[in-house]
Amino acid sequence: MDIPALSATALFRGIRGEEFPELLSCLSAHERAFRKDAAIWRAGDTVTEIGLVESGSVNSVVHFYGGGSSIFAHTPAGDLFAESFAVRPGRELLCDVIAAEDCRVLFLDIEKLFSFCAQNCSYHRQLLQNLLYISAEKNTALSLRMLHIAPKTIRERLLSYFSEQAAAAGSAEFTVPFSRQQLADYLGVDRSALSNELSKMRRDGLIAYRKNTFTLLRRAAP
Amino acid sequence: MDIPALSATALFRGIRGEEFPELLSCLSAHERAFRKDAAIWRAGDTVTEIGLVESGSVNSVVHFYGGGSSIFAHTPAGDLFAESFAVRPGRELLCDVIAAEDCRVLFLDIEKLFSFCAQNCSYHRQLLQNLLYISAEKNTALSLRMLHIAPKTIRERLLSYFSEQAAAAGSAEFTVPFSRQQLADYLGVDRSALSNELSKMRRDGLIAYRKNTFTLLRRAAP
DNA sequence: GATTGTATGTTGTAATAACAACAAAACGGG
DNA sequence: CCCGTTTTGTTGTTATTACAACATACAATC
Repeated sequence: MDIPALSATALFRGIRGEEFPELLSCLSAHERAFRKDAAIWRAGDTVTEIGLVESGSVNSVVHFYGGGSSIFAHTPAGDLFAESFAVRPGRELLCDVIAAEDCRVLFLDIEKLFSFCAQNCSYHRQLLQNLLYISAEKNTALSLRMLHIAPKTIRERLLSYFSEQAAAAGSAEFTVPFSRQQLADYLGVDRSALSNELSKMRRDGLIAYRKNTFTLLRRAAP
Repeated sequence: MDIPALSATALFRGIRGEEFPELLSCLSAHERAFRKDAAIWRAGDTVTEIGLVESGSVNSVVHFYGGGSSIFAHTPAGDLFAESFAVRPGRELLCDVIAAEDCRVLFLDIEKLFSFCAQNCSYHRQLLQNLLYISAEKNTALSLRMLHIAPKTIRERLLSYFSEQAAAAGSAEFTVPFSRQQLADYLGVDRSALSNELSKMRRDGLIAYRKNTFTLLRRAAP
């Protein structure tokens, strides 16, 4: 296992290099490799371990009632998955977890974190704190997305998203980290309808854009 | 402060009664009463405290880009609000927090929880663990809602929600904790369109219902 | 620079939901 | 029990989106 790489992750922030061997064994850490499209877990599984993506990346794929499916979340290297479920014993996973590409995953038994620690209080607490931080971050990200999806028209959703991005960038000009398809998925709309609406908004003088760089032209909506 | 009532909350689960005085002072706990519709916090505020609703209840109200607003979350007595923001210093609140009725709120400085503890390791850790648990729960609730909102037709959203409720109840018959208006808000659709669609689904033999008790009649969709 | 593949933009049509306005039912005091 | 109030259901119209099919731009590879 690559200790320096692990040190750089949000989960292990503040953990000293020499603490890793004991810590990893304490959490029953074990590593496994997956080929692209291999199932790491299935919806309905109950898990007590969290997954840390060491290399490659992982998709959480949700299956709809009707039979369709879509990518609910993408977990890049360094990030965690399934932590919300592992934290609460017995809770079933909502999504399949699938290797988006060839990848290596480190599994950590989260229940060990909850059991009483003899002398290792220091890093146990640090890990709990990091996990809480990560969970809170995912929470606000989800809330933010809900926020942008709340309006009913594509235009309003885009304006909601754009105004947040502009605020985050501290400028009316900003670059979004999505392709058109990804942006459409994020906002829960059809891709071609999104492209269409972007054109209309440009024609109406609301925005300007070139590729993924957008500029909000008017702040106040009537 | 009502120690027995506090003991019953998810945040203080596992904390012994005699630990409260020290713990509360350690977290700079202070109580405040609010009249209905009073603002507890405003969107954009940066907070380092979490709020625990002791009596009454609290709404998180989000304002849209266009000027509209809606109730993003309702926090009943015993539950927390703003914990995702307090955990991450400097992060701005997304919502106004408004007293839904006359209420009493206990504020706790969460940063104190993160600073090093001399001898009180036991309940510090317990609180961290409880917070993590609560955060994970909110996370899955948000994910679940996203899931139900992902389909594009009202019928599919309802079926997604209903099948989850049926699974949770372990029966095709279940009672939903929402009024029609609340259900419409939860699923992000118009209330009258929702009522209409429910009627159609009944006519089509998909469901039966009386008031808030529904029965799923057919499992497999073609 | 030609060629293949992918991402994005455009257009028209059909399906669907929002909206508004109203009817009916359920509820809660007095 | 009656009355006012709130919730729920109904209907018709309008606006918006999804969808499909295609055109164009862009990127990568040879």
